[in-house]
Amino acid sequence: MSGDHGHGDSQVNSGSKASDSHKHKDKHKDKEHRHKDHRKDKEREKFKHSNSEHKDHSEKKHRDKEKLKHGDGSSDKHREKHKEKDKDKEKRREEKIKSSHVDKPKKEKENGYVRDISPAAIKIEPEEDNGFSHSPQHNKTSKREYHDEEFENKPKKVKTEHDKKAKKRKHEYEEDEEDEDIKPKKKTKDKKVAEGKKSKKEEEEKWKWWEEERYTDGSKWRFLEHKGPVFAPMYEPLPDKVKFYYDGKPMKLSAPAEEVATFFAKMLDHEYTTKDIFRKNFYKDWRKEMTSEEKSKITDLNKCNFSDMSEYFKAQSEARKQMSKEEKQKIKEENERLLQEYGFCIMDNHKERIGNFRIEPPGLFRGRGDHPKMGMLKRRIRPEDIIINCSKDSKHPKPPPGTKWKEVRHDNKVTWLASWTENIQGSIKYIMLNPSSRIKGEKDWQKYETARRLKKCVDRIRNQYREDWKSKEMRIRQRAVALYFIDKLALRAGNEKEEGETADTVGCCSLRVEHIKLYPKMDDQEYVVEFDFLGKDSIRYYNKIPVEKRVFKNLQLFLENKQPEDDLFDRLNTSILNKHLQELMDGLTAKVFRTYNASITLQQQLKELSCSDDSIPAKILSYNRANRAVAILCNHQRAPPKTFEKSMQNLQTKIDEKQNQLSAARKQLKAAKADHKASHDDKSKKAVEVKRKAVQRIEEQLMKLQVQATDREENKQIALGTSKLNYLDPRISVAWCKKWGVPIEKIYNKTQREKFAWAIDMAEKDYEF
DNA sequence: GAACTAACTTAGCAAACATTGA
DNA sequence: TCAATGTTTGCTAAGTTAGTTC
Repeated sequence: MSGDHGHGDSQVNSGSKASDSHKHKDKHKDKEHRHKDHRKDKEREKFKHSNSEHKDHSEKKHRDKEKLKHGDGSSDKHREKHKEKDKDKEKRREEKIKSSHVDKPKKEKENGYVRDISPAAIKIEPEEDNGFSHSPQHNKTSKREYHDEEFENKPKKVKTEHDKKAKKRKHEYEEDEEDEDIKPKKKTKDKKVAEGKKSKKEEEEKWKWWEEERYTDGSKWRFLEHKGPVFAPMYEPLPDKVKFYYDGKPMKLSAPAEEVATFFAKMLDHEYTTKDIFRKNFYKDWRKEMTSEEKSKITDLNKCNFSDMSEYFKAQSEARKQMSKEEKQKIKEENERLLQEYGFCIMDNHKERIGNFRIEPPGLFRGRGDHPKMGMLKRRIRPEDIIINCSKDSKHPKPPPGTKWKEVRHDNKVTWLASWTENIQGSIKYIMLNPSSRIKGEKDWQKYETARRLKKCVDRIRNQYREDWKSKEMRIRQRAVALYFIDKLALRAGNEKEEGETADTVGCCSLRVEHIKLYPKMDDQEYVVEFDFLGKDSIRYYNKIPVEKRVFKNLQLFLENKQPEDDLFDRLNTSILNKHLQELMDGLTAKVFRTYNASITLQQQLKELSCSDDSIPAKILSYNRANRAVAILCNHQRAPPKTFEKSMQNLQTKIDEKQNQLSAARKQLKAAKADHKASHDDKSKKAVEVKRKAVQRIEEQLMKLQVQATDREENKQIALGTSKLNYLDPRISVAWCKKWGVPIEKIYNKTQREKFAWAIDMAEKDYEF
C-alpha cells in the first residue's frame, strides 16, 4: 500500500465542477429527519470498522489544494425523465419476444398437474422429455434453439467447482445409468412410486441440484408448468349497518367507492393517514372511483368519517382471533389446499415451490419513508393484466372463467412464471420461485463464488484505487474515493432516482454534498468524515469515520464550489463505476463488495470470538455477535420491537432481584466471616466457604443476565436476518457449526436450512470463504 | 452515452404461529 | 390454560445490474 506521499499531480482548474453540477433538487425542504429514529449511532461507535486491511495511514503532511482537470464535459445528471410505461414499450417487447399467443392447451384438462403425483409421475410429465438431466446435452425437448452464448462471464470459479462435482456426478451416471434426480438414499425409484406423499416430499427436498451441471447457454429451464397465480378475493360490500358518514350524515357509497374507502378505514390507526401527502393522494384516487353523484357530494376528505368502518374491521379481526379451533383448522386446510394446488410448479422434472403465488391485493400504497406517492390506490390486478410464462409443451394455466390472460409466453431465458405491471411506479412485478429452488440456489451460490474471487484480487484492487486517488483526472479520483467508501463502509452503489417518484434516498454514487461533513480534527482523530443520509428504505445511515488524508483532501476538493444539494461525485454514476469494476475483475460489481466484506467479516469474527471450551449457548452468542458485526457494517436496522421496552423491563426486574440476592448473600458471607474470625473453628470455616460459593454463583448468574440484557439491548435496532439471508456465505456458518459441534438448527431455522441446503450439504468444517 | 426497461436481489414490517411461563 | 413473549413467514417495496433503444 502506497505510503501516500505527496504527489504532484495537480493540474489546475477546479472552478467549474459546482456549476457543472447544478441540479436542483427541491427536495430539501424538509431537512427534518424522517430518518427512522436516531438509530444506531451508538452501535456504530461500538463496532469500529474492523477492516484491518485498510487501516488509515497517516500521511506525510501536506498539499495545498489540488486542482484537477476534468476528464470530460458533461456532468449534469439530468433528472427529467418521462414516465410512461406504455403500449409502445409493450409492443416493442412483444415483437422482440415473438411471443406465441395464447395457445390453448390442447388437452384442456381441468387441472394442469395433479396434486398427488409422485415424483416418478412428475418425471414423466413432460412427455417427450423424460429422463433428462438438466444439462443441455440431454435435452431433446425444447422447441427453441439454445445457443451457447453468454453465460460466459460467469465465474470461472463456479464453473470449476461445479464441474468437479458435475464430473463426479457424471461418473455416477455412467455407472448406474440415468437418475438425474436424487441420489437414492436407500429407496429405489420404483418404491418411490408406491410410497405416499410424505416420502415424495422428502425425496423432492433431497434433490441435490448442486451436483448436477448447469445450463451454459443462458437458458434457465427447459420445461416449466404451473397453474398460474391466485387472485385476491373479490370485494365484498359492507353490511348495511356499517356506515360511512359525510359531514356527519350517513351516506351509502357505491361499491367501488366503498371498497377504496375501506382501504383507508383499515389504515385509520396508522399515523400516515394523518399525513398530508397521503391524504391528498388517497383523496385524488378515491375520487376516480366515485360516481359523479358521489363526486359532487364528497368534496372534503376532512368531512369524511370512516370510524364506523374502522371499528367494524377491528371487530372482524377480533372475531377471527376468537374463532373456534375447528374454524381455524378449516381455514388452515383451505390455505393448505391452495398452496398444494398453486404453490408449486414443475420445472425441469422437479416440483419446486413458488415464492409468491398470490397476486398482491388492491389497497393503498404506502411507500417507505417520505414517499411522494403514499396513499395512492394500488389497483386490483385482473387476469387481463397478467403475462404467463411457461413452456410451450406444458399444460398452460387456465385463467379464471370468463377471463383471459394478457399474454402467454414461453421465454426460458427468464425465471418468472407470471408478471404484471403495477400502477404506482409502473414497474413490473413477478411471480418467481422460492429460495429453496434450484434456480435461486444456483444463483445464490454463484454470488458467493464471485465474492470469493474478489477475495483473491481485492488487494490489487485496493492498491489500484489508492493509486487513483492521485490521478490527474477528476472522474478517476471520484471513482476511486467512491469505491473506497463502497469497500470500507459497505455502501450500496447508489443509482440515480427520479425525483418526485420515490423517497429521497441515496447510495454511494448519489451522495450529495449535504450528506457528508468533514472534520480535519475531531476529538483525538484526524480527517474524520461524518455521513448522514437516508439509504435504501429510508433507513438512516449515520457514521463518523477517520479516513486517509488523501481521501480527505479529495473530498474537500470534490466539495469545492458546490451547493449542499449538488452531487458529491458529479463525475460518477453506478454505470461508470460498474464498468470500471468489470474491468478489474470479471463479474465484479459494486454489490459484490458488500457480499465480500460481509462474509469475510463473519469469518474473521467467528475466528476471533469462538472459544473451544465455551458451552453451546456461549458459542451461539459468539455467532450472533459475529453476525451482528456484519449487520452493523451493512447498516441493517429494524424498528425496536414494540414489546422491547417491556421485555427489557422484565429482564431488568430479574437483574434487580438477582442483585438483591447478591447483596443478601454477601451480607451472609460477611457474617460468616465474622463468625469464623470469632470462633476459628472448622465449622465456621466451612460455612464461610459455602457462603463464598453462593456469592460466586449468584454473581455468575447476575453476569449472565446482564450479558443477556446487553445482548438484547445491542440487538434492539439491529436486524440480523438480512445479512444472514443475503450476505453471508452459508458455507462459513455450516463449517463453523461442524467445527465447533454446534447443531446447524441453532443457526438456521427450517426455511433457512431449505434455502441453504446446498451449503449444508457441501461445506466441510475446514471450508474457507 | 443517456434514458429507459426488465429481471432479479435485498429489505423491513407486521401478521401468523410457536413457545414459554404464570 | 391463557396471556405474554419470541420466532417465523408472507408480503411487497426498494434497491442493483445488464441490456436495449434512441
